[in-house]
Amino acid sequence: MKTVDEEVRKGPWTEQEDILLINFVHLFGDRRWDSIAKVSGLNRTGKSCRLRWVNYLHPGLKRGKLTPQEEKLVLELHSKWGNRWSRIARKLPGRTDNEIKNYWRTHMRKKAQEKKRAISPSISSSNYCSSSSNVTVMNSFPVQDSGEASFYDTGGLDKLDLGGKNIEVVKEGEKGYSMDDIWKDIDLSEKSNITPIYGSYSEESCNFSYPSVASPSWEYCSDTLWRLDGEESKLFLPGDESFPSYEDARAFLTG
DNA sequence: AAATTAATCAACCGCCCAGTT
DNA sequence: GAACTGGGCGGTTGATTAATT
Repeated sequence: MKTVDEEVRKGPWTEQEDILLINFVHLFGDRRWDSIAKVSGLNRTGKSCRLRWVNYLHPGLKRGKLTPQEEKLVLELHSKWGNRWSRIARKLPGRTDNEIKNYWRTHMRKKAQEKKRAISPSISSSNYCSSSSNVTVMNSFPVQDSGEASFYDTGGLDKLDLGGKNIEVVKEGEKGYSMDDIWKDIDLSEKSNITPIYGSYSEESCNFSYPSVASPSWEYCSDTLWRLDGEESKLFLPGDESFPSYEDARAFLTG
């Protein structure tokens, strides 16, 4: 009887795991993550697989810094929706909620810090603003959800620069700002600076459709052939005698 | 060149919701 | 209709890299 720790891997994904996941997602689609995790032999949770796919492996993802237009759009949409990152991400094709969240956190914290320096040091963050001026989350904002599409679009898997290292948990000192602090600091200033950019932005531009099974990332990895060590798991590829047939795997997934 | 600090980003956790049984 | 399950989301952490001292 294995323990949970032995069964489920955590931490950075290895290149082998990535390729394995890509293969099985292309086989079965990006649903049923728990089943994919099981049938693939990855000792990962379904959640972990989904996250890896959505945030890193999906062929439609862009890489690199946000463009000024994207930054503007993030500001605009955040002012409308607050921390609805996934929602905001749907309006930025190729960007993930995680990416936008990270961007916001990094840049807004920087802004907040600069602002604090600019303001008299006698004003502390604790009395800078009251709890009533909290995050501008407005779920009731009227938005045409019907037009929202996934960021998924066609494209290539540009690279797989992967770490694949074990992690050691090391406790560290305090980071500084909490998210609340950041929101409080930026709330007033940002609202006044936002300029609508919908003049140059159209819903159509985000009308992407999820690509079907075949995609560049499949071609990217389909010519690789390797196995993980020992009994743990192995890469299944079409043509390999141990590659599970579509019917077999489908039967597994659908029960 | 080494040490320290800041910035970036991948990944996990816990909660919630929708679909299924 | 209640219980269960899987998937999605937002918040947070921690490792790595870059910049600065």
